[in-house]
Amino acid sequence: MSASKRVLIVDDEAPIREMIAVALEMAGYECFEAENANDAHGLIVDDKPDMVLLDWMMPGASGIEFARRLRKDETTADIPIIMLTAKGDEDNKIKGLEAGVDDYITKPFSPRELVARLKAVLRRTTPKGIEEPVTVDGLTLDPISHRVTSEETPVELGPTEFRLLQFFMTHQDRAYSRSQLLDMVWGGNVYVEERTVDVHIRRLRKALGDRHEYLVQTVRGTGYRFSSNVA
Amino acid sequence: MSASKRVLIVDDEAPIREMIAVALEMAGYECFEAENANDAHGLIVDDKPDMVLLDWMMPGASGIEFARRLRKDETTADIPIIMLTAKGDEDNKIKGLEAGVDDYITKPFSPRELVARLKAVLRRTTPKGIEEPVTVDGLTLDPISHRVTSEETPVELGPTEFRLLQFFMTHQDRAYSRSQLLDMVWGGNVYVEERTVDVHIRRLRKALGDRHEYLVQTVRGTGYRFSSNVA
DNA sequence: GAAACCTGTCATATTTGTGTAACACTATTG
DNA sequence: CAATAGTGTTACACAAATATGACAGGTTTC
Repeated sequence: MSASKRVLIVDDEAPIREMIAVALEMAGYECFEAENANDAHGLIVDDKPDMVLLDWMMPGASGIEFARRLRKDETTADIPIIMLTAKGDEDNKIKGLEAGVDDYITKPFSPRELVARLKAVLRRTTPKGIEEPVTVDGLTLDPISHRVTSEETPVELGPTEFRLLQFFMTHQDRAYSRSQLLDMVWGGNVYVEERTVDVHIRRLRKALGDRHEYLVQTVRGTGYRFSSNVA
Repeated sequence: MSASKRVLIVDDEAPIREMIAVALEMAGYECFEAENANDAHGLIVDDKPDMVLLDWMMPGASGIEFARRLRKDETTADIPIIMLTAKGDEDNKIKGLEAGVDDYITKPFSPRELVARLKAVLRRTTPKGIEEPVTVDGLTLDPISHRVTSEETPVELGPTEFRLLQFFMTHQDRAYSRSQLLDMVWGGNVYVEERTVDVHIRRLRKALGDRHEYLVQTVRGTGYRFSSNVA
C-alpha cells in the first residue's frame, strides 16, 4: 500500500541528476528533476515531493537561498531537504544546517551513501503513525503486530478493512462521508465508486461479528461513524 | 567459528589509525578505518561494525556531532561508540556521554588500556538476547553455537535464513515490511529485489517444517511477522 | 579444481483481495 | 400506502499479492 517516496532532484547538471535518479530508482524511489530553483519551486508546489535533493552550487538562486525560501513558506516548510555540497566546504554545511536543511552530503558520494542518508532523513522526519494499540469495548487493534482481536480471539481482515478499522478507531465518534473515507483510507487520488465504501463497511462489520459490529454505525444521508455509543 | 568483532576506527591522522589498528588486530579484532565523518558514515551503513572508535577532534563534523547522528538513526543507534579525547578534556567527556557515547579514552593511551575498554564496552552493550539462546514453542536458536533445533533435532539453515530467523525470534509479534527486513537482516542498503525476501521466507519455512512453519506468518499487503500466536 | 552449497532472480502457480453491478431491503416523505 | 432515495447483501470477474520451483552465477569446502 505504501506508495514509493517521491524525490525531487535539483541540480543544474543533467548527468548528475541522471546518475542520482538511477541510483534512487533502483532503491525504489520515484524521482523527478529540476535544473534550477524556479523550475524546482513549481514542481514542489504542484507535486509536493516527500524529499528534495538540492545542489549547493547552482546558477541563479543558490541552494541555501532556495532552501530558506522553502522553509519560509508554510506549505513547503515541512519537506525534508538534503543538500549536495562540494567536498570540504565546511562553511556551507553550517549555513545549510542553519537554513533548516536536514542533512548534507559531500560530492562525490556513493549511491549507497546517498540512499542511506535519504532513508535516515525520511525515517526521522516522517511522523510515525500511532504505534500504540487501541482498544474499544473488547476490540483491540495493534498496529505493531498488525493484528485485530475481538475479546482475545483474532479477527481476520483484508488490508483495506484493516486500514478502515484503524482509521475509525483513531477517529471515533465522528461521521464521515464516503468520499472522506475514500480520501483517508484509500488515499488521495484513486478513482473508485463511492458505493465501494459500503461494501467494505459490510465486510468489516461481518468480520467484527455480532459482538462488535454495532461499533460501525450508519449515518443515513451522510456516511458512517465509528462509536461505542449506540446511535 | 564466531566471527571476530569488527571495529571501525575514525581519526583524521593516518598514523594514529594505523597504531590503533595494529593493537586491535593483535587482540583479535578486525579493523577498518575512515578519516572523516562522511567516509565513516558510509562504511558504517555498508558494513555495520560492532564498534566505532571515534576521534573527538576531526575536521568537519566533530566527533560529538557525528555520534549524535549515529544515535538518531535507528539502524546505527545500537552500535557502541568509544570516543578518543585529548587529555583532561572533562567538558567533552560530559557532552560525549550526553550524546550517548559508551566510553571515552584520553590520548595518549596504551594499547592494553584501549583493548580493555573496548572489551568492557562490548561486554556490557552486547544485548543479552543476542548471546543467549531463544526458544519458542520447542524451537530453539542458539547464537553461540550458531545452531537451531526443533524439538531437539537440528534444523539445517543457510546463513541468510539463520539471520532471518534470529531477527524474527528477537523481534516477535511485529509485522515487518520486506524493505525493513532487507535493512535489518541483509544489512545496510543492498540492492536486492524485495521479492527475494519471499524466497528466503519460503526457505526458512521449509526448513522449519510442519511443526514450526506456522511461526512465520504472512501479513498480506504488509510483509511478514513471527509469532507464536496464530493468525 | 571439482563438488557442494548459497544466493538472487525469474517465470509460473496459487491464493487472496478489490471494485462493480444487480437486486433486496429499509427508512423517509408526502 | 405508495413512491423514492439511501443502504445492505451477494456474486463475480479481474487485479494484486504471495508461494513455489527451477536456474545460473558465485563461494566455499575438501
